[in-house]
Amino acid sequence: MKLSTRAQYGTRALLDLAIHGNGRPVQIKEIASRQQISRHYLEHLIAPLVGAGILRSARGAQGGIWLARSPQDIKLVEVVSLLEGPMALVECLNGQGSCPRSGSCAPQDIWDDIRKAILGVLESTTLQDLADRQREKEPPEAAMYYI
Amino acid sequence: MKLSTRAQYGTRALLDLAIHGNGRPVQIKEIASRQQISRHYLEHLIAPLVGAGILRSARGAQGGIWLARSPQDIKLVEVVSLLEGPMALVECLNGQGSCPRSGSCAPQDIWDDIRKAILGVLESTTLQDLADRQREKEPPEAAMYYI
DNA sequence: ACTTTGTTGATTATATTAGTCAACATATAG
DNA sequence: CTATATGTTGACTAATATAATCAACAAAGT
Repeated sequence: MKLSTRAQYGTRALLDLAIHGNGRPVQIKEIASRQQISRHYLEHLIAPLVGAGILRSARGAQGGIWLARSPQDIKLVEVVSLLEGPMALVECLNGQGSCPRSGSCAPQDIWDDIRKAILGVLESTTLQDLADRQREKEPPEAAMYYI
Repeated sequence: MKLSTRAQYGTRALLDLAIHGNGRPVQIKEIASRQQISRHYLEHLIAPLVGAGILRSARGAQGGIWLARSPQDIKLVEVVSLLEGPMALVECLNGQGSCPRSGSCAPQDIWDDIRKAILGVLESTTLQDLADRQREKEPPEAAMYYI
């Protein structure tokens, strides 16, 4: 049970913007290079994020992408659901009618409990949280001067 | 992010045994038929469950499989981990060294939080819990006589 | 012996995911 | 107004994982 690279890369790209963006357009190829992601592939992940109003973009020279909202207003649940699809562990939790035993299936309840647990974590984490954590782990070079 | 049919089918097979087993051997083909699972495929899921000491088996006429332990001593985490593999959402949470950014990667922390949340649900659910829930949903035919 | 059952390994089919390529649209710079 | 730099989109291919099947085998009962 793996998370797709779509959700992973998308999250990292947004985190990259939260840290290196400063509200100015950043080129996709710059993010791709910093995060070691294929540029072409990343482009395909950016598109839905722009469509969902998480990112904004501008073409042409000096163009790029930037966060459409403040990092504390971007919950991971939004990003991951968008790029990964609904977090249902089994198909019967999405559309009805996909399984004749739906409606009297105890395992289904458990898979749904797990779905809720996953969403709980993603609901309670914002891009700001992620950026804060990342800065803790990777202190700015400036700190080196104090050693 | 889907659960494999291995974990789904395995769980349903064990639940089937908890409900229809009564400690006597049940043929794999009988479970497969009741649960609408390919018999050959189910056989491959049974093998690791026997190996892990969750099921016991006997070959030959009147043979079959049965629960090696009481349903309240079988946690779902054991079953799902066995059939699905470790619940790490990203490879870097299993083996080290699979990613150069491990060690200073904030997203990794979130994926690990989710892993723990999933395990929490699976740790706290036993096969007995599942059987009880199932009986609630699907009352025994006997109840019909009281209508 | 013969039949019934589980065990095991090889193989195939299918679906999903990941990634690439190429044409296009739009903005800025000069 | 042309050239260049960027994002956008869709078609295509490659790689991988999952699901399922097939077939030979082993062991237990009758």
